[in-house]
Amino acid sequence: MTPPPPGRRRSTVHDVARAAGVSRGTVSRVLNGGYVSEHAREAIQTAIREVGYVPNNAARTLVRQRTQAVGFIVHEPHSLFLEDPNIGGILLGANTALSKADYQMVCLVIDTDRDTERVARYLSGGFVDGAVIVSARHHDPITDVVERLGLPVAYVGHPPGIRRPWVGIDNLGAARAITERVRASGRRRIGMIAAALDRDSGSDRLAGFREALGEDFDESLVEPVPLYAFADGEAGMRRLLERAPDIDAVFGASDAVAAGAVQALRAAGRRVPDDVGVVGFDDSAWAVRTDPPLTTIDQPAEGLGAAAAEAVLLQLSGGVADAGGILLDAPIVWRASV
Amino acid sequence: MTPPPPGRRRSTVHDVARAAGVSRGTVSRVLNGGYVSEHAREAIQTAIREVGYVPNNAARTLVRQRTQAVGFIVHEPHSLFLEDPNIGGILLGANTALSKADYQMVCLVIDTDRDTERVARYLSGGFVDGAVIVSARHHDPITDVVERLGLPVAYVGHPPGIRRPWVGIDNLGAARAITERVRASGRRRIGMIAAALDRDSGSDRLAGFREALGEDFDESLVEPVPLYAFADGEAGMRRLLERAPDIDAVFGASDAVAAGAVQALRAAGRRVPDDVGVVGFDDSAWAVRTDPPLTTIDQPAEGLGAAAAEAVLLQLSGGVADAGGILLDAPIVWRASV
DNA sequence: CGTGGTTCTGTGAACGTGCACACACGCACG
DNA sequence: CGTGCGTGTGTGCACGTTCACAGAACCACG
Repeated sequence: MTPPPPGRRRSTVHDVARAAGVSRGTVSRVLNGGYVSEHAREAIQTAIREVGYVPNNAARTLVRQRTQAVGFIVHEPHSLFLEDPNIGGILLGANTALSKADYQMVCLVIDTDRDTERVARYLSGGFVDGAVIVSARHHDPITDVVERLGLPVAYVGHPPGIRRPWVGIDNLGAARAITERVRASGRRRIGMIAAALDRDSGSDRLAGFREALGEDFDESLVEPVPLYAFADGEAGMRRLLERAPDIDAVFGASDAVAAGAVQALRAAGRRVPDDVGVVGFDDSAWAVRTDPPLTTIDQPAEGLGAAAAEAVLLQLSGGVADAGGILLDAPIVWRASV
Repeated sequence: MTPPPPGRRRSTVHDVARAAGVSRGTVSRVLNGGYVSEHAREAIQTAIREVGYVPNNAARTLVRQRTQAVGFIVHEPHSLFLEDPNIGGILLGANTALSKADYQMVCLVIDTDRDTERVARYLSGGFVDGAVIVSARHHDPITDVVERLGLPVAYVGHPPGIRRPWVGIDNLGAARAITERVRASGRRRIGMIAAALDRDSGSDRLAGFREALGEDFDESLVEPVPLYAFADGEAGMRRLLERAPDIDAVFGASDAVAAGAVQALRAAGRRVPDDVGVVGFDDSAWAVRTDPPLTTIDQPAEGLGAAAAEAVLLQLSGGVADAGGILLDAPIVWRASV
């Protein structure tokens, strides 16, 4: 095993061919399949090791018109990227699925407008064969480019107005289910801190809550807050307590929100779950950090990533992915907070 | 602005040249600089917009031998990737720095051995011009490939036995500083839950703790645990309490560890900070979630990522990066837990 | 009017691969 | 003995770009 070619030059298929005493074509055939004698194959394989040959992907991409890489695009401000525990899971799930199919995942993070433009250029530059897109916006350069190029793609979450494959969880159904469980535990004055109502995930969770309560739904027990964040939950809970001191349960739109609510409740001298029951949504690390740990919905982040990746792979292998949603199961995780 | 070329074919310099009535060479010159008349330049620029031309990166890479992309390699098991709040920050910091220099960051996650091999192939395949490597191991395929190719690289954290640029924080100094502050607050029986002693970060934090205490250092108040995790902190604190019930302060090697310690202390009926003071390390989300919030060390994650990226960029622009470490400042964040 | 310089443009040759094609060989068949 | 087939191999071209080179046009100067 000699060290790499003297002149720092990476060895090519020519070098291998010369070392093995055959032509480039034959070398190419042992790499990509085709008729080749046992004798030649062995000679070439040792030659490859000898000269330390690794195919040049740029050249291969150029002629094949495929990169064997799939983009993973996160369109979130940096702060949210760090706070949202799901994004990491989605990323890992996608990575695992792609890696199994021998595709390379290329993760692109969009924070500023400048990033948006650069990533759009990257996509149209033919660096990737497809993309998994998290938190897409409608009518932004990314989705526009993707549509225009007809790039095989799958969204995590449902970007409104886009007819392409997407995966998500049944936010409405899960919210309804957990609210019903809270109700079944005997609670009567059940409130909700509803976050991010401008996204479908947020409004669906509220809709599920409303459905579960039916005629008992009381608008005044819903406190809308802008983000799925701890601070929002804390502030929301404070306002809710002021308005409805007799509340005996609250559904936080996320675990972070619910954790904030627990904090506010404790500050107000209420015991959880004795005085007020609390449930969250996500089954993130927040859920087990609060005291008591939260009953919540398991958001199958890795599963979402894997499903999205597989939808892209399907298109890549010539299949036609359903231009609709795939909903993953999101079961209740029963803990001590209600 | 006509829609993309009829036959789904991406338009090339040839198309632009034909549309503008010039030759490929002139088109290339307006893109890459060189003599070109005002008249031709304008014609070409409108032609580019007209046919929706975007350079093919594979072809450009092939001839230029540079990809304008830098790898970001995380060599951690999936679980840790999700738990460690620093990795996200490092990623974002690197992304920002690279994006400023018009480089594309390509994030590669290594979980299984299979990933290792694929990423090694990816690196040697010439997909990236350089790499930022987080949590490198000594003598694994990644570092071997990097060394062999002479790929411009910077490590976050100091991989033992590797003489290449790296960035990190002064774990020893920061641990010493925070221990001294605890001591100055009047505590006498100060323990430490020391995690990950097989890494330099872990052993340096312990060394700083020992230095700060000097002659008062008491081996029996050090409880070693394997990981920087919540569960380790909790278990470690329980053992420490059993062995030294009179302990009045504890230094957790990470915020997660310290949060676990707080939990164990509360379960044992001790008040924080009244009975026992607790400090952590990292200033991660854990620090503000515990009750009371933790006094800790601010680990400048984004700064680390940015510094590593800049070290790579320096090498890429022909500069010689110092084959030693850059230590970033890690100040104490004073909160209520001690 | 020849010479030398500057500005501008077109052409040919790479870059390293994969693929289509042509061809050589041995063998069996009619 | 020609034909066809399956197997194994070499060669030319294309992929889309950049770069070096050659040359054209223009101007100024001796």
